[in-house]
Amino acid sequence: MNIGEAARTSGVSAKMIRHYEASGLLRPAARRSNGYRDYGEVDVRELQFIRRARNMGFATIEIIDLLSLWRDRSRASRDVHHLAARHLADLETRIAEMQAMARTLGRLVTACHGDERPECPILDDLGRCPPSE
Amino acid sequence: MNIGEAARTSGVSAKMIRHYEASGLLRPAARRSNGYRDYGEVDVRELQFIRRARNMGFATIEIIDLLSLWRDRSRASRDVHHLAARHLADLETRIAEMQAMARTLGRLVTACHGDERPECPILDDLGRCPPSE
DNA sequence: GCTGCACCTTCCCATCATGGGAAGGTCAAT
DNA sequence: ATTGACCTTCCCATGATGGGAAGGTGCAGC
Repeated sequence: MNIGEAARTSGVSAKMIRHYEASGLLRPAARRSNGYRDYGEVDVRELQFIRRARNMGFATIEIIDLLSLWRDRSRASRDVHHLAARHLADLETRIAEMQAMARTLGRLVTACHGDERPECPILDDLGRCPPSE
Repeated sequence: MNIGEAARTSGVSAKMIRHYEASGLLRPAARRSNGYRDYGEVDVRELQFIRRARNMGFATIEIIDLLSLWRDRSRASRDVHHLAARHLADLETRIAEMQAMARTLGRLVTACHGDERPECPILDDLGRCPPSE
């Protein structure tokens, strides 16, 4: 199957498939005599795996490890668990940071009347001299 | 004041100060006879403004607008409010997306026993054939 | 056979915020 | 004069994704 069909079937764009190959995430695809990449069922399943992992926010470098664990039938689930738990903690940290931003911003947005007058708590806050930082 | 001192005072790295200037976020700094950039109090206050806005997750392009509103004493707070509300909505969308990832991943991490056995619900989920997508 | 269209290839560029580092000029203190 | 800390510009890298150019291939219709 051509890269286009593999892309359609797996939900990963052809651009990204080539990119994953170049990044060492996927082994170099088989080539037909005309130089076209040739994919089979197994490849499509790997691509779907990658897509699902990306949907959960795993970075390429983590997916490399996840893929090799997936392929390894004698893996220890501990290794997968460790990888996933680390990523989860990471996600939660970033969520907390963004929530802190959103909380601050939400307070300011509520405080700003948002009419034609120039007074604006949002700008006041941004321009406020930091206390003693 | 040299760029290094402006960086220390404002909390924005010298690299980023130059970058903001090149991006049109800041007007070109004054130069001394030796070619060094020269900053004053006002510049440092703008840098702090930028830093605070970045801490709330505003993108450069939004900060350009925020800065011009900040400088404009006859602005309408409506414009600031609109900008901030849009960014807040954006933040909340991204938080929700990440929370969805974290929820899914959290369930899987809990389900994975994480020992030396190869069975692993995390990999099973990632490798699962999508139902009818 | 030729034309046209859809597909493939590689290569380069752009995003966005940030930093690393090189090559070279300046300044102040010893 | 040397040294070390600073400054300048320029190029490169990150990470995931896409745009687009230039050129080859394959198939369908005429």
